[in-house]
Amino acid sequence: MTDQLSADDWLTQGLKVLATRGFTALKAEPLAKAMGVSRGSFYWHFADVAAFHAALLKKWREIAAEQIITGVEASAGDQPAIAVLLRRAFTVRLTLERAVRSWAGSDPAARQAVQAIDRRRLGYVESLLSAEGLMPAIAHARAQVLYWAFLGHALSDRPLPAQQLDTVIDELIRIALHKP
Amino acid sequence: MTDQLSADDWLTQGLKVLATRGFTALKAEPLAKAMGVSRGSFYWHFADVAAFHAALLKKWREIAAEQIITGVEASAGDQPAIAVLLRRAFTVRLTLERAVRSWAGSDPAARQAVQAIDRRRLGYVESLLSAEGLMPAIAHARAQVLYWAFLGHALSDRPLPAQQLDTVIDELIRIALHKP
DNA sequence: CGCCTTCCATACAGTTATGTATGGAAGATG
DNA sequence: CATCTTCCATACATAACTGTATGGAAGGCG
Repeated sequence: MTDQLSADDWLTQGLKVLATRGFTALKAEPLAKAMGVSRGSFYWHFADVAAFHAALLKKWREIAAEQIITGVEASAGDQPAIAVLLRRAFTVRLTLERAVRSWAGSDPAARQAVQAIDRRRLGYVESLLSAEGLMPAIAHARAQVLYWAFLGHALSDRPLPAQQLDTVIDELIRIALHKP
Repeated sequence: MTDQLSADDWLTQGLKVLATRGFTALKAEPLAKAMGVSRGSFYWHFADVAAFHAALLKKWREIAAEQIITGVEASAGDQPAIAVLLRRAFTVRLTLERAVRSWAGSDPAARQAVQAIDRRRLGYVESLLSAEGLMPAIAHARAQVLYWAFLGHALSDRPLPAQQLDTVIDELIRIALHKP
């Protein structure tokens, strides 16, 4: 009974493989070998690899969307929410983020999922900036800059030394809250 | 004679395919079909697919490195060089940039090429900021922010409306040249 | 002209993946 | 206990791609 696999077990393994070996490793046979079962299990839980990919992207969307608010709304202390969000976003591990965006370069479904997440996150950042009293046009442009910077950081292969990263984050917060 | 193909012809086609269909399309058979020849030609010019990939990345590195200075040093007018660079970088087509960075997600050689280009560009941006009289630490952090923003823009699937893009670029230039 | 180098086509063997069909084990259900 | 559903293994047919080996066309050069 406990050695039986569920569809979600396959998806969990899928996310792990996606983060470590990239989307090119999301194939039925290697996954089955890694799970210690045959492809018969895979094709029982999923119609084909495309269906597996779709389910995987759906699961990622839920995770990525949830991560937006987690820990930001909660820790609303003396600091502005945007500062909390920036510190969080730039210090978290982003290997899965990288993998999905790389996937989006050759797969339309992945691209669509990424676009949906982008819209959601960008809107949230903009709302935080507006809450700081910035004019709508400024908030819009600055949210775009901040989110682009986040994406650049997420996709940058070269991890920055912790001390330099702190300096950059401080600069980002200054940029976010700057008022003329 | 003129219908004979050179190794560089294969690489040019390779870059085109890379930009349009992604790195997953960089295989001998489909490329040969697109070129109207057989794989015999491919395997005469290149030892194997890995060698072709390496040559392709080398060619991209030359292009990407060259694009850094082109048109910036030349058009040194009344505007600061960093402003010229930013306007240029954010209005140019970046489909090839996207494809290579997606490739870097699953290929070590591509990752290495990307890292080399990143170091080169980042150093150049930092030098331009230093030339504007910014303190070294500030120039360093701000160059990182600007380059991350560029990467985010380059990898963003959703192209921004021209007017909004202009606003964002102006905001970026303000950020770049801001002095406390 | 005869030869030789360059470039490509064709054929073959091997690998890795997909999807389907069939059957079997093992617990749930009546 | 018999059966039924769930889950997986195995076998088969197919497809796409790799790399190599061999031979052939076409122009340069002696």
